[in-house]
Amino acid sequence: MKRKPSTEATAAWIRLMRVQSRVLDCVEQDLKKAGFPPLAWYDALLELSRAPSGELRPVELERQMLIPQYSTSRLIDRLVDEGLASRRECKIDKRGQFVEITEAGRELQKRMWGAYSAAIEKYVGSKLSDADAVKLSDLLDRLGCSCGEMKLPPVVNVNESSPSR
Amino acid sequence: MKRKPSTEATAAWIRLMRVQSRVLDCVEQDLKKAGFPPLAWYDALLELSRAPSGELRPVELERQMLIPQYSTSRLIDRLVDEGLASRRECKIDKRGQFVEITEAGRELQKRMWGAYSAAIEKYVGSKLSDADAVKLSDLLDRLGCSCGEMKLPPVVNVNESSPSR
DNA sequence: GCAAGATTGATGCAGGTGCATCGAATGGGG
DNA sequence: CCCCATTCGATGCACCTGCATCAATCTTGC
Repeated sequence: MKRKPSTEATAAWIRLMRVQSRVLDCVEQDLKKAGFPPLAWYDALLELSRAPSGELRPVELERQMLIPQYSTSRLIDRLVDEGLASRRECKIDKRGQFVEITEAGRELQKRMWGAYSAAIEKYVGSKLSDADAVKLSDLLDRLGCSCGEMKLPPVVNVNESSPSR
Repeated sequence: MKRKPSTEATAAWIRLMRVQSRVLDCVEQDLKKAGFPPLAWYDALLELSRAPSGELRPVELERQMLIPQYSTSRLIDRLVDEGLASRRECKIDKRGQFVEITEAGRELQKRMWGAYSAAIEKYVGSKLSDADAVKLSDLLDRLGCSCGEMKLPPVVNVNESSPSR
């Protein structure tokens, strides 16, 4: 074992790391300059707004966003502090709770999508033909599905929004 | 302005974010489980070991690694604390200094490459043919070069090592 | 019905990161 | 020669993250 990776694979690895971090940086900077909170907030608000009645168990949110439990817990704290969501107790399981998005939360999510989608277009869309974007997605999918465990969702509804991380 | 990105571009963006973070996580975990420090340390040690006499100005390291100045400063602190590098004053510019890799540093870099290259093979190399790896690199390059400013190095010597971020 | 174990969510602590700013030293223009 | 803008590197502060662990509750097997 311990076979060496080919130079091609290594080059792809380097690209993946560098390009992702640069593109993400650019997008986050654009959002920040427009006065918006970090992307993680957007993702959470989006998941909540998509949920049946605008509410989710923290544990669901955690699974959607692929972030650790404590991270979810504190993210919710911040959303609640800012009045973007509220906690509600769960009657059927007293350990748990529900997190519900507020009107302010829904509104922020929509406003962020304006800046966010513009950034995606600026840093990704405008650099790649649609056909190339598909090729890129396919190649990336081959890496992603199975490194951890489960596979990525097929490709979300992308009309008024889109998750990032 | 504010043209919307195509669904293809958006899907590629999502993949890029999710796959990168998952693959990086896997690699970092493997390194950690093998008892090694984070990848950033490897990158710094590699840059130092490649430098003409095993030493660089912090500002050079910063440019190579594309990380902020304060981050470089503190990374060097940690390397020095662990005896992997040492600071040396710069006679010709008394503001500056040189950072020199130690024997222990060179040795750690080599040992890390064993685990690191195995992880690259496991999470990237084994998932992609060389031809696909090249395609992926090309597509990523189109995103990366120009989002920030300068372009990536053509593709480093990959015999005994390779930078990551 | 109950004890053992699993699940949900919060939190103390150590450490890492971004931001702003600082002091020292350099270099360029008048 | 001197002043001022610039560069180099460090650091205080706030915040964020990962890790370990906790208390509360639920579930399972007996």
